[in-house]
Amino acid sequence: MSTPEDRASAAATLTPPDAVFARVRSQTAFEETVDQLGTAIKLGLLAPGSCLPAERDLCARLGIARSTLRQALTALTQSGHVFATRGRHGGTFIADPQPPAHPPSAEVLAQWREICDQRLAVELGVAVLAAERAEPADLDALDEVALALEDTLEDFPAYRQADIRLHVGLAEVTRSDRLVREMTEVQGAMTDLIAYIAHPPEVLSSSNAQHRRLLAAVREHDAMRAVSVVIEHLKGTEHILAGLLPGG
Amino acid sequence: MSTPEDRASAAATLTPPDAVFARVRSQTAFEETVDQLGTAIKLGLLAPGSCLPAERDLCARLGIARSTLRQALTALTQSGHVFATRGRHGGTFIADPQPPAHPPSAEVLAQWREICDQRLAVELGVAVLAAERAEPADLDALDEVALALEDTLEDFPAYRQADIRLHVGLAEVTRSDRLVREMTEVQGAMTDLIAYIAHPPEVLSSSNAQHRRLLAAVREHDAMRAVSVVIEHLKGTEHILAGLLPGG
DNA sequence: ATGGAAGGACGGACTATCAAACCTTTTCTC
DNA sequence: GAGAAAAGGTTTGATAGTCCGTCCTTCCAT
Repeated sequence: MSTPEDRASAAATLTPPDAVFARVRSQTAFEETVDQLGTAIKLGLLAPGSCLPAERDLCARLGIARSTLRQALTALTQSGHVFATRGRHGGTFIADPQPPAHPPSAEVLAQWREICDQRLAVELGVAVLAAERAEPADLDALDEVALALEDTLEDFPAYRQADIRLHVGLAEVTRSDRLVREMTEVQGAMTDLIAYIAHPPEVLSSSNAQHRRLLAAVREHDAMRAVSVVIEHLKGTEHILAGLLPGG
Repeated sequence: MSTPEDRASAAATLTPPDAVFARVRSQTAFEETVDQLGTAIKLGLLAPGSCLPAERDLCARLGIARSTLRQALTALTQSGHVFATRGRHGGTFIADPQPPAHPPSAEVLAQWREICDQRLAVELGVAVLAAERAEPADLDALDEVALALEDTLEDFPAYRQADIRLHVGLAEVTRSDRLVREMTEVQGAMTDLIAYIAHPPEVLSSSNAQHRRLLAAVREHDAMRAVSVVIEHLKGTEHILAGLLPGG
């Protein structure tokens, strides 16, 4: 049996986690802007054909100088995600159709497990808080999305887009901007990972059945049931990735 | 009953979340370094009296220039968190005792609910993944920490420090650097929030009973029980904050 | 035709950061 | 005791990202 002194020293001498000295990541404002807008576009949160706010407004909302914003927009224009028209009633528009996605980079692939881990955390938090806070009205719209998903089982890009709306929409009912932001980031990373994986309609169908069960559990404020559905839902994806990617 | 066309348009016309156009936060490398090291020190992850790596090594690990690192160390020196000695076997040491904490800033207080939300997500993810991946050896050390906590019920700063080690330690058993990092960040924010709140020994004792139940559930790979303990554990803190802070 | 609203382009100033060299202090070793 | 070694402390110049302001160009509505 250990003494109190032993216990105190055992608690004090643990070595500092590597995270303490991990690389300080300093993305430039330009890069962050490209990421933020690019992710929103790739996720379909900004609908193809729709129009961004005017540059002079947008740079104010993003808290950056107009020239910096323009750098980002130039990059997104060159990659084909947006295009700009001049003159009155001009603007910067989301390209329709969107350019084909690039295959996932080696860095992203190497991190696939950490991405899934983070996704699990976000989705669990969202599920519990949504179950606590959701108003019926919030969920009606999401039920519609889940219904719409049933019509897209044969068309993975369309399915994925509605799928994202559902997950991000559930994050929004928590009324927590941070969770919404984290959800969009993590969904962006997931999209890169799963874009090149075959998704037969049966898989999508059962996945969407889980969506319905999740929404039902949230509607009934049953946090624990929501948690178990989320775990089941994500484990499905993870098993597929584990079979295809290194380190699985 | 809605038609497939209705559903498709309903899914497509949801407005973009505010997060899409949210401020691009561009912290400087200097600020991020102060935050990262400062948080680790305040959390006790870097023990008072211990010594940081040499500047020339540390700046390489952090991925920044030495002059930038020195700016951060100068700031931490001025705030009294570290001090430096010159000459061979000199170095930068964690101050002992640490300077008194500042009262939480208005911004942090305004965000207390979002911080709690994010903490819930991280802790849930950690609990589930730890339950999945923990080896008995990982948990023995954490059990020791939980034991040590029993001796600190009368001394909140000491309790809090060991409490942090426990939560961060559990994050480490997931082997997910991202979750460890998020856990330290969120614990740093929580520390600011709760530093000025009275914590009677009975509260700490029951809180630590939850720690033991959590560790037991993790040891038995019982994710759902771990989840319910985590929810219970965090709701306790949240109710206290809700009673004391605006917007509760 | 004119004015307004949008994107497009330019130039100067500022600041954070980097890189490299060099100085000063202390202690260990021979 | 001399010198090497290891640490923090200092200086300097170059570079790049960012901001701000100004002006130009296009195109539509009135």
